[in-house]
Amino acid sequence: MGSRICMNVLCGTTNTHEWKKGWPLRSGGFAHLCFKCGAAYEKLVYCDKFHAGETGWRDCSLCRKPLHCGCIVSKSLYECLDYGGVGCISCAKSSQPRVIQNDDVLNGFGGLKISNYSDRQSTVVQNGAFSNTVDEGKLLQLCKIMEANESNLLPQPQRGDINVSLVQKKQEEVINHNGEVGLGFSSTTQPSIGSLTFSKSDNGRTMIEDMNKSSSQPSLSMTLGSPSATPSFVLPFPGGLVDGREQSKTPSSFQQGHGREQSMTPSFQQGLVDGREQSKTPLSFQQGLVDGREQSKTPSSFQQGLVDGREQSKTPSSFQQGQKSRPILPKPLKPAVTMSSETNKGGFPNVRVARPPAEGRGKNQLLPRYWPRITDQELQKLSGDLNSTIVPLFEKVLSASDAGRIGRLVLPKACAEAYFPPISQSEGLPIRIQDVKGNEWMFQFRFWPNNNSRMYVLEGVTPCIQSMQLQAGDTVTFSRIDPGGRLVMGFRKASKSLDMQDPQTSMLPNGSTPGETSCPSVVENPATGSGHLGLFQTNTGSKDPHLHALSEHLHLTDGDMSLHKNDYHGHRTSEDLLQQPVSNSDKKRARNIGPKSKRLLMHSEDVLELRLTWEEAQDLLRPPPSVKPSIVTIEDHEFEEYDEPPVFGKRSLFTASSSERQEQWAQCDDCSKWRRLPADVLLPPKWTCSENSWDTSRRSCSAPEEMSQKDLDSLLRASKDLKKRRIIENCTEAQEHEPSGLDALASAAILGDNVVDSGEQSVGATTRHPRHRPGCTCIVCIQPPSGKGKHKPTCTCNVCLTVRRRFKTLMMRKKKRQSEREAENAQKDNNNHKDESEINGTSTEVGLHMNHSSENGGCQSRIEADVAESSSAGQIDLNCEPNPYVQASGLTLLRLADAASQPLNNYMKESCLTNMMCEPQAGIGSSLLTQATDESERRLSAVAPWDCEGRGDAD
DNA sequence: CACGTGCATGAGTTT
DNA sequence: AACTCATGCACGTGT
Repeated sequence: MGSRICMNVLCGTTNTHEWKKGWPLRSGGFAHLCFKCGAAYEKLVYCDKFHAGETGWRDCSLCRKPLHCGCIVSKSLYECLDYGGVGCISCAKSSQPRVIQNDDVLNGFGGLKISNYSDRQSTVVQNGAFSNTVDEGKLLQLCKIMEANESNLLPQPQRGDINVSLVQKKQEEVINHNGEVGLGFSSTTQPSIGSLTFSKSDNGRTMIEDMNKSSSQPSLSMTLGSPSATPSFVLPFPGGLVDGREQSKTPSSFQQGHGREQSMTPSFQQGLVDGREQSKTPLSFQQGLVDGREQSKTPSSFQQGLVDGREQSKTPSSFQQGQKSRPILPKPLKPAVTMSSETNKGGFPNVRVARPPAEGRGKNQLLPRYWPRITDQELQKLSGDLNSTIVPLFEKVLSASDAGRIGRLVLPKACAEAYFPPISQSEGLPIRIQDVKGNEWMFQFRFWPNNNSRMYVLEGVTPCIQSMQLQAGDTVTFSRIDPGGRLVMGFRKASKSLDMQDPQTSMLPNGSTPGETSCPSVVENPATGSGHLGLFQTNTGSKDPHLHALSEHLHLTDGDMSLHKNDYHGHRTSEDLLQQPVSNSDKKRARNIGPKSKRLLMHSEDVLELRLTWEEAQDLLRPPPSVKPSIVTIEDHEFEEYDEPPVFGKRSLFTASSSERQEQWAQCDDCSKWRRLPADVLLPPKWTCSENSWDTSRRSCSAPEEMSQKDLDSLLRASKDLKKRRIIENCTEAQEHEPSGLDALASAAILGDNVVDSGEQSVGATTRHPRHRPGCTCIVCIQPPSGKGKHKPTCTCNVCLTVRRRFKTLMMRKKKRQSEREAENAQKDNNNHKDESEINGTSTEVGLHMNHSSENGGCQSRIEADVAESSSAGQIDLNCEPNPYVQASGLTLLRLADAASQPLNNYMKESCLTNMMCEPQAGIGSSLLTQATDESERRLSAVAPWDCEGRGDAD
C-alpha cells in the first residue's frame, strides 16, 4: 500500500496500523484506507439488488447519460473512475486509461459528486436528483468540467507536468482534505465552461448555488465542511451530493459546514506520496482548486482556506475557525504567468501548498498568510519512512524590523498564542528553538501590551537571523517535531523575483496568494534532525498569482533549502538563478515593502499615466475667474496670490500654420465641432461656438467644421504621438534625474507627488510622513494654513524665510541640473536628432496632410500640443489674455509667471539654455517637439502663482 | 553618544 | 469598527 495516508482524500489519516482495501485503482492495486474509512467503504452499498438506497450514480459522470439502470452494482455497465464518479461503458473506454473497472462503490471525486462524508452526516445525494433539477446545459457544463478534471488522470509523468503547469500557472492549489475539500476543475481542457459553485448547508443539504455559464474561467468550487470531528465514513463524492430538490438560495458555495478539526493528515498527500496512486483524486483536486479560484465571487469558505489567505481575506476562514465552511475563491490570474512544465523536471508536483497548521486552528484563527507552505514535492519526499513527525506550525516573512538589528521578531499574535507557551507576564519566557542546522537558540518569548491587546515578540533573534543570513523578505518557518514537541525554526530565502515585486505580497511578502492550498499537515519526516526543517520553509504568498507561481518554481530550487534538494532531488536547475546577486535596490525595495504596502505598489505605468494626467491638468489650470490676486514679492519677484483655487480651462490643440502662425483649435461643448481660434486665447472650461468671437462665421453650431475629419484624425493622431513621446521622455528624464531631497520636494511641490513617486520610488520605506516638530521646515510644515498665506514681502517669519531660502537653493539646483542636461544633450545629440526626425516625420506627414486639406478647407497644418502651449521664446506662457480670465492690468498670470521664471530664465541664459526653455514655433515638427520637451520645464517656471507661497520653494 | 527597551502610532487587514 | 503588526520614538542605561 505504499502510503501511510488514507487514500480517502477527505480523511488523510496516517499512522494507523490497520489499513483496508479500498476501491481498485486504475494503475493497479487498490486504494488503501484507514480502518475507519475502510470499514465505511465496506459497508457502502448503493444498491441491494438494484438501487435500493438510491445513493448510487445514475448518470455517467462523463457524458451524463443515464447508466443502465442507475445501479452501480451492475458493474458490467459502467466503470468507476479512480477519482470518483462512474463512467458509462463508452465513456469509460474512450477515456482509457483513465477509467477502471470497479465493482465496488466508487470513491474519489466525481465531477458532480461530492460527498460530505463527515462522520455521521455523510451525505450522499444522488445525482439523479441533481440531474432532475438542473438543466441539461448545466449538467453538460459539469460534465465538461469533470472532463477537465480528468486530465489529472494522465500517466504519472505527464500528469505531473500538467499538474505543475496548472498549478504554477494558478500559483497554488488548495487542498484541504481535512474535511474540507476543494474541488475545482481546470479550464485547461475546457476553457469556456462556466463555473459552478455548490453549496451545501450545514444540515447536510447540498445546493447548487450558481452556475455561471458566461464565465470564461470555468471552475467548480466546492466546499465541504463538517462540524463533526471524525469521519466515520469515507466516500469521497459518491453518488453526488447535489440534490436538486434542495438546491437553493444559499449564498455560500458548497458549504457544508464540515470542518473536522481532528485529522490533521492530509489525505491529499496520498497522491503526492505514492507516485503510483497520486494520479487520482488529489491531483484533480489541485487542478480544480486552482481554477476554482478564478471564478467564484461568492464568499465561500473555500476561498479562505484553500485559496491563499490574503486573497481570501474577505471570506471567513473555516480552517481557522473550524466550524465555518470554506469557500473556494477563484481569483483572476494573470495569464502571462504560466509556468512551464519544465520547471518540474523531477516529474513531481512541486506545488507549494499552504497548510493550515495542524493545531491551533480552533483556538486561533491563524491567517493563511502564516500557514506553512510545503510543496507536493517536499511532501512526497517527506512522506517516506518516518521516525518523527514534523508539524509545520506557521511561517512569517521577515519584516525590516524583524531582520533588523533590534533583534526582535514580531510574532503573529494568533501564532504566538497558539503554538508558544502561554505567558501572562510581559517578560515572558525563555524559549528554546532549534534551527535547521541543528543549532539551538534561546529566545525570549514575550509580549507588549498594545491597544488592549498583546504584541508578541521573540527577542534576541539577531544571532540566529544572522547565522541564517536572513533579511527582510525572507521567510522563517516554525515547526514542531513530534514526539518531543521541540520547536524548530526553518527559513527560506526570498527569491529575487519575489524581492522585486512580491514582498510577500509585495507583493510577495505578504499578500495572500490566491490559491493557497491548505492541508493540515502532520508531515512525516524522513530525516530526523535539523535538516528536514528546511522543507517547510516556504515563501509566502504572493498577491500576484503569476509571481507567486514563479516564486514557487524558484523556491523549489532554492539552494538555501538544501536539504530536500541535495538529499533528494538534486534540483538545482534554477539555483544559479536564485543565487544571482540581487541588486541592492531590489533588495532594498523588497525589504521595505511589507505585506501591507500594497498601496505603494503602483505600477510604474500607472504612475506615469498619473503623472501625465497631472501635467495635463497643470496645463489646464487657470487662475480663478473673478478673483483678484494679491501680490507677494519674494526675492524681488512678484507673485500673484489667489485666495481661490485654480480652475480648469478648456483643453485645445495647437497647430502651426504654414505662415508660422500658431493656431488653436477648440471643441465646442455643444456640437463638438472644432473651431479655429487665435493661439493666445485661453478658454474657459466650458466653451461653445456661440462664444467664438474670433470667427463670426462660425459662431453658431450650425456652421460647418473648418477641418475635415481626416485632418482632425491626423491632428489627434499627432497628439497621441506627442503624448507617447512625452511619456517616454518623462520616464527617461525621471530615471536620469531622480530627484532627491529638496529637488524631490520641489518637484512634488510643482507637479505633485507623482513626479517624485514614480513607480519605483513609490515603494518607500514607509508611507508615513515623518512626524513634524516645531520648527520643521518640510514642504508640508511650511505651508500656511489653507486659504491663508498672506505674508508681507518683508515678512521674516519662519515660513517666508524658508520659502526664500529654498527658492534660492532650488534655483541653484535647477541651474546645475540644466547644465548637466545640456552636457548630456550634447552627447545624445545624435540620438535626439534621430528621435526628432521621427517626430518631425510624423508631424510633417500631418502637416502635409493638413496643408493639403487647407487648400480645400483653408486649414493650415496643425501640430497638436497642450493647452497653453503658445508660448513664445523664453517666456513662460500661460497664454495671453484669456478673455475673460486674464486681467487687463499688468498683474497678469503671464507677467507673474514671467516673474516667477525670471531667475530660471537668467540661469538659462547664462547657460545658453534658453532654447531649451522654450522655442519659437519655427516649424511644425520642431514646434511639436519643443513643446513636448519644454513642457515640464516651463511648468516648473510657471508654477501656479496662487501656490507660490505655500510652495514657494518650488520656484 | 550608542544602544536597548517599551510603548505609541497608524497603515493595512479582518470582522 | 476593531484588530494586527511594522515601525517610530521617547526614555533609560551603558560605554
